[in-house]
Amino acid sequence: QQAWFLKLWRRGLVYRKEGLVNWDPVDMTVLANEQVIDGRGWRSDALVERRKLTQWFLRITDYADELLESLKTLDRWPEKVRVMQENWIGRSKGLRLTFPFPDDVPEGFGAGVNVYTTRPDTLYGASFVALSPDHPLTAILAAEDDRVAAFVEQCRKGGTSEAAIETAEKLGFDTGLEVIHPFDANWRLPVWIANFILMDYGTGAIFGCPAHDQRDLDFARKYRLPVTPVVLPPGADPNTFEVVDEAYVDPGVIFNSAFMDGMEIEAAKAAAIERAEKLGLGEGATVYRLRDWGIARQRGWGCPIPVVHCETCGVIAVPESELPVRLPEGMDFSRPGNALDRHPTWKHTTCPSCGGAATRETDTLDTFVDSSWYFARFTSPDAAEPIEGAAADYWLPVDQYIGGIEHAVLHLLYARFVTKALRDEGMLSIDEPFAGLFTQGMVTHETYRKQSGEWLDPSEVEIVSEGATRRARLKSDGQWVVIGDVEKMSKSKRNVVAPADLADTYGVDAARLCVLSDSPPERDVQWTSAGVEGAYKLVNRVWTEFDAEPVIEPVDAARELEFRRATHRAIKAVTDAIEGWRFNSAIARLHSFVGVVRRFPEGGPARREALSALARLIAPFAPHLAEECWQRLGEPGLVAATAWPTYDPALAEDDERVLPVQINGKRRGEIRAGAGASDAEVEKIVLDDPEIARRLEGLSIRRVIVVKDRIVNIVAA
RNA sequence: GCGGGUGUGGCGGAACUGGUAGACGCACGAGACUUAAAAUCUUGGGCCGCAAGGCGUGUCGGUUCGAGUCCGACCACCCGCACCA
Repeated sequence: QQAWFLKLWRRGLVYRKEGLVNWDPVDMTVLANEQVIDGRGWRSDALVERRKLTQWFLRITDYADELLESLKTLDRWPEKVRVMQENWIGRSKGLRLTFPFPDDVPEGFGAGVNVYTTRPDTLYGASFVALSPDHPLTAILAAEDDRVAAFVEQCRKGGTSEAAIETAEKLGFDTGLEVIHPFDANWRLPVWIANFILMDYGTGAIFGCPAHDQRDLDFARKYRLPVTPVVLPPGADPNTFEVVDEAYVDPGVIFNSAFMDGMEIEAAKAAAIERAEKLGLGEGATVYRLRDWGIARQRGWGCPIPVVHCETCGVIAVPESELPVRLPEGMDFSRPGNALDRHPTWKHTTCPSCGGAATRETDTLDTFVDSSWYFARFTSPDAAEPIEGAAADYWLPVDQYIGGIEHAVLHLLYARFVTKALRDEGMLSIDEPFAGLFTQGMVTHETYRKQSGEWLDPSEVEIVSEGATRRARLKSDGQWVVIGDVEKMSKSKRNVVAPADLADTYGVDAARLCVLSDSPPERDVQWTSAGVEGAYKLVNRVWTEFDAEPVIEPVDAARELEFRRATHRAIKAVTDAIEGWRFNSAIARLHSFVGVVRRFPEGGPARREALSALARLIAPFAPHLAEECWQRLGEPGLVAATAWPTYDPALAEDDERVLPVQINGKRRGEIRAGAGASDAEVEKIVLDDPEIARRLEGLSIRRVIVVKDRIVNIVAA
């Protein structure tokens, strides 16, 4: 990992930058944007702080376009995950534009305010320019003016925790500065600082067009700024159209806009971009929501970042011959913070460049770096180089990947990026790591805690039902406990039920069947062992059939054929269900098939065929049982090493069909017809049927619809 | 607010491209075996109704010979993103 990390560094995909980072005060480490959920650390749940630190980043934004575009090739990924990544990358197209300062603005402010907009067509509706509280210009102003500093302080206060409440209130501060409208040298606009402008997005500054943006409108109304509509809704009168409480954001024709008048929105955008570029004040730009990936962590157990810091040479890579940089023994994890940094000797070393005293980097790599390429390493785990090309080419991409939805924009995005970066480094020859993705559901359970707040294990709790109300108390002393929400099982909330308990009582095969049989694997399930009795019965019934001495009876050809048909239907149904990831349906079919086998106890080739198929069909769900059954049949070797059973399509289809007969869409009876019987044949059988005839008494038949092998509907009045 | 998803018996859930709604399992009722119980086996349950029959897949409407499935509007819940310019 260190070897390819250094290769990417030389490629310019790794860089260090001082900036605001997400600091988790409980885990005492930096977090990536993707690891901050609702303003809290994804592991610790602590409120994340913004800190200014020098950090290591991977330039994932270099690949933003490709990461977005090649999502389209992932046709075996869930739509949901593709949409989540698309939104996370968040590409938008627009214009980066300078609003120049007039000549009287003091030195140090630069040429003007750079803004980003996706609506250059509304430039003539501009009524102010606004800066983020974190904008460099804001910082200059704050240094000179206490009132600005106080305002910035006020904006920062609410912070992420109160985000929901704060969103409603727009706060602004008029700096007194003015800028010139890029398209009209005589038009001056005030420059405000506003709390709703994010430094992280675009340029950290906007122009406000209140008539066509709701936030800008809220802001303009509060601070009494002009509202000039420039997009006319279809059918509206340009002389009377007004925007009052609701910004107009739908299609229309541009007006009040000089050279753009009369244009549709898209044409006006293009015209505005062209004009801005001609004036040298702006350029068309694509902006992403995606930020570079902060990869350094202050955790002593991580993979060390293989560089040293030298006072004379700066940041120097550890030579490849000295890799890997290993962690030391004897780190002190008893205190929070970076145990690696605290280690008495590890970090002291010499500079590979000048030989002088130097210190090792004590930040380590985020574990998501490890999981971003392990699938490639696994193709050649003993190779001296990070990835052996031939092995990777043979195995990759991963045909079928399985994971939880929680990795939709974490692991799955990082792994895609690293794959592309390693490909460009010549270490891989694939564009995407995972050809197929299946997101399995979460297993959830109620949570329980004592009045004191301490989490309790479900096994410590006893549920008491009194009519409709459920209460819970401690088994040990009867103390009442609080029943909490149903949540994903987690160690921290202790709402975990160990499958081992189930396996101890019913055996691993029954436990497996129970887990798989209830609901489809992509769905979240609220854990209950209620179904385990059914699974246990299935295991016992199957074994009973294999263990029984065959009843030898004269062969009844018709019965034997019926049995064989049932066997082949079962093989088809179970196979189809497994291939469609419907394991619960597959197990349902196995239940039915065992019922069939029980009804045909007489020994003979048909029974042997059925038992042989049954052992193999149940093997993925109950492998131990299947091997016992296989041995009992006297078959050589293991089921696990035996081919999956195949079915004869002719036997899997019935030769006679039961067709429901509807009259005016309501089911009124059924008839039997040979498979593939023609419409005329079926119609004749239906009309000859006495029950149907009785139902049709007094009605005249308008139409008879026969759907081959399925249904008959008679339209009559 | 935007984006995505899900709504079917007492419960988990079936139903292929529109074609018998409720497979299979759990729980429940009845019966057999048993001195008895457990286990096992058989059997019955969508709802209303004595029956004939009627009503039923979140709600309302539409398309169709026929809708759980398709279309429109809405409701509820879940997930993701969220002042993204």
